[in-house]
Amino acid sequence: MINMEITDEFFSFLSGKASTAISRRLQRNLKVTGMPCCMTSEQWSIMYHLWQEEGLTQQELAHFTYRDKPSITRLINNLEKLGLVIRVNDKQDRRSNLIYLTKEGRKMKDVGLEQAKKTLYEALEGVEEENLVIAQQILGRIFQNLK
Amino acid sequence: MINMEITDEFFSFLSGKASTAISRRLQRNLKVTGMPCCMTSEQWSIMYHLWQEEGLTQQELAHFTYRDKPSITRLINNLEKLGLVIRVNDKQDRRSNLIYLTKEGRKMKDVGLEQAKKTLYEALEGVEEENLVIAQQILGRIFQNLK
DNA sequence: TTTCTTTACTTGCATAAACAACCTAATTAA
DNA sequence: TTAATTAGGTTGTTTATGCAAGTAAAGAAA
Repeated sequence: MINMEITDEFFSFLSGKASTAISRRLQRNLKVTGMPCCMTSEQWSIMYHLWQEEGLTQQELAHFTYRDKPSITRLINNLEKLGLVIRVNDKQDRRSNLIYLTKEGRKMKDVGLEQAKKTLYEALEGVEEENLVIAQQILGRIFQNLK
Repeated sequence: MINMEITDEFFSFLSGKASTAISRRLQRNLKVTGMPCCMTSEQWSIMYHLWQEEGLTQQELAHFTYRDKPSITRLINNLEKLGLVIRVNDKQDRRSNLIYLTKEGRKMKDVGLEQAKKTLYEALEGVEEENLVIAQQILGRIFQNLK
């Protein structure tokens, strides 16, 4: 255990300034592409996982994105309203919804990933790769410690 | 600029999993102390700065916490409702509100900081201090790049 | 089969966030 | 001194979050 006082740096951690800044920038970058429907960064995070693999349950999406089930319910509601995803009731287990992309949702994969990559570059300008690896490990460790 | 693909690690960054986990844990830790009024982690972040220095303007609090002005307005509204802070109209510049702690708000400083420290220890268990410094620098750099 | 428990999801309620539009006080310029 | 601009806060609207409570299907036990 590290013997340290509460610092402003910890405070930045806590308030998630960095991730807030990344989310805002991503949302801005997505917006300027003039996509037909504007996603929030939270919606993007759902879409990201569906771009990797369709037919995930809401439970699985909750796990991947570390959100609770009600949040997923409402995010999916909004993504359905935007016409980007659809719920398909699982024949095997009728409690579950399998979430699939619509044609529209699939079309957004390229621009979605491109803008995320752009955001990533903007965020990490001047950061050395070896240090980035360390930072990622620490964030992962913190997450493991607290989840 | 680093030549890297979008990774799940970046994804964790983006979705702020680590800072979300910290916020939830802090809120939980604050709750179990059985304090008379339960603060959210967002409210805590305002209180933190007021514990350092009272009489800050909403503008200054917005800057410190990296939130927009409407967010501060409503956070202060809720903290006023809880009886933890008061708005005092600035005689010098009547546009500004100076935010002061109430007696109740000051009383919560010790337990507030203690629980934050506890949260910090829980989060950083097993993290080496030199690596933590690197992580903080990187988060700071990201913030500077994007703010 | 009936009952109990667990699992997947939804709904209700309070708080919080982003963005835009607005008001008023202060400052600057004409 | 009056008009235009800027700065500090507030309000409205939509979206997102956390927690608690609810529904309904699935699985286990009696």
